[in-house]
Amino acid sequence: MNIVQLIREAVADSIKNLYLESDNNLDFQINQTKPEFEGDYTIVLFSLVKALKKSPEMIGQELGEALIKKNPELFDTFNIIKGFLNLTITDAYWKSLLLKNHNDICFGKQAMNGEKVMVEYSSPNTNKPLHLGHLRNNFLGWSVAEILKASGYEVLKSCIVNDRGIHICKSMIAWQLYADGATPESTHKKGDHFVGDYYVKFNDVYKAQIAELIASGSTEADAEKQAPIMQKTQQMLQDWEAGVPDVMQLWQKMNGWVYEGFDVTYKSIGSNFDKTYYESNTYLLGKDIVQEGLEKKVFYKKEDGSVWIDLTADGLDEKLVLRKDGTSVYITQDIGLAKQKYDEYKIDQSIYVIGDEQNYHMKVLKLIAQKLGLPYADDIYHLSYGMVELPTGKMKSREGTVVDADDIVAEMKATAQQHTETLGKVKDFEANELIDLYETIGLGAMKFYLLRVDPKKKMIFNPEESIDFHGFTGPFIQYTFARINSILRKEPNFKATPSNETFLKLEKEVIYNLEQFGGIIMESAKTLNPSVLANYLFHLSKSFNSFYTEHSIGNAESEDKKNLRIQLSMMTANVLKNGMQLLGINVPNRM
RNA sequence: GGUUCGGUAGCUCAGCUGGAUAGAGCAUCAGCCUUCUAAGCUGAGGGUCAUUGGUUCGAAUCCAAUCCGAAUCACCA
Repeated sequence: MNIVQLIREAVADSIKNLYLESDNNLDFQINQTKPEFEGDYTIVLFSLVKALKKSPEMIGQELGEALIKKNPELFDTFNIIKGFLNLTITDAYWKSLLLKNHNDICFGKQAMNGEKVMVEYSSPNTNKPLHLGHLRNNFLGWSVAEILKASGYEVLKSCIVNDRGIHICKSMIAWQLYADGATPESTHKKGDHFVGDYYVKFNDVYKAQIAELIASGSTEADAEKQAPIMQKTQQMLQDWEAGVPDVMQLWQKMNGWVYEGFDVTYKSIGSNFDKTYYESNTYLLGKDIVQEGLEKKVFYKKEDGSVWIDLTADGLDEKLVLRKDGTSVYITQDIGLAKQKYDEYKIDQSIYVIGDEQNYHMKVLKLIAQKLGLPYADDIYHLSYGMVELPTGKMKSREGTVVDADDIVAEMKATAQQHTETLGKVKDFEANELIDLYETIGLGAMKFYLLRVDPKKKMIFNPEESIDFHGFTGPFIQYTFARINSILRKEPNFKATPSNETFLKLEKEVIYNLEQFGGIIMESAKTLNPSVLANYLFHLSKSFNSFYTEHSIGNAESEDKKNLRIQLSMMTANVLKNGMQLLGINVPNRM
């Protein structure tokens, strides 16, 4: 149990003993005491004033005395300022917390709770390489999965690959028309980039053909339909669905190239999945559910044979769920896949990490599932995140303003190398150690940068100002860890003993922050928000760094002081390392 | 037009289940390396929390209206 919970129970208990006979709990707030006042935690008394019909000062006095009398091991002193009861926690409490947990690598993690969650993220298209937006998605998905694990869930990471459809045929057609047999090998290109180039090529040609048609008198809408390259693409999609061997072969070949490229990218960012779904296998799913919906009269059929659901009563529109030719649409497939996930893994919750542009779609998905009375309907959760934008606006693949994932990762590593070399602290590193280090720092900076802001907000990425390595950044936290490590290396035989020292202000701040780790994990898990954790780790690092500069650890004033400070250092190192791990970020032993 | 989300320091963001004088980082300025790693530490300046009204002991936080921005409202996925 964390300290806020302890305080809450103690206060509730004392209120009951002092003022109430019945069991009705009064609501009160516990805050961290502001630095300008004396104390650790603060009970806000105003909410009690009305119910107890006493002045805040009197409640504070009585409550404070009762708390100390009843819980002398927890509360040391108290003071009352206006309506605030500031409580100081005993050094004994902090010291025993520290002694017990300083070397516990599981500190802050929860026991398994028996629930199973699937987190779906990444969801790439196989017609172009991953970009910065995918990175935010990947890092978020990964981190949320890890955070959920740490708070007691069994987690499955899954990925749905959009490997079929008109957009895939576009790059296939362009390759067929313009590649002249070129391959990733023959051009020395990474497969996903190679295929992506033909997707761009398609759009260039398509645009030119539209312009030509418009110039010769077509309307824009007609031109878009009649452009020869688009017609070929439509034909190819039909051939694909019919299973024409040539087309299937080409499709497999080009997708193979893309997967090779993706593998490299995923490996380089440290991402993987427990289960990968392919849309080419799932796009027919959901049709039986449509039938079921018709029988339950949740759906209805129009004269032309298309099937719809009316969501106007819920403030949405009428949505198509099956085309008149009997083929399924996006939403139908998604309902089918949701069912498959549930049937296959018996999951208690299904989290979809998808951009906020799909808020409407996901709302419809959940609503349809609910109306159909599907058992997992309420457990569908859309973790919606904002787009990554450039200072100039949205990234557009057609305008070449996309920040490529491989490029940015490479750039971050290079920047890490450059910074490190400038500082000149790694002269004794082996070559392969250096490569690891640059990767750890570069990726750490990148991941932290994308995870430190609230996922649901859109964020602006300025490629001109490269990602920082100072201040509120991944490397700052990594550096703090490396410094601690450098101290601990000198104390290989350290064995903690109970301390008789009292905490100095900066020492107290560190243990105070450390205590919160478990609560922070729980909050990040509850809100599916890694930025809570990122902010916490930064805050903890700052507090440790202040302590570190002010007080010597290795040459402490006494052996007992040293014992206490090494415990503080060890526990900080553990929390930083485990916390960063939950963000998908490694920490180096030296940097 | 409907729906949803957002607007806090020059910039990027915390804080939003109402609580004490609104916080970080970057940038700017001034200090700190002969002692555990200066990717660090200490300090200064910088705010009409979009606007207006309401709720209350108390509002950046809740409510309403307005202004600005974004997403979405496809027989695309």
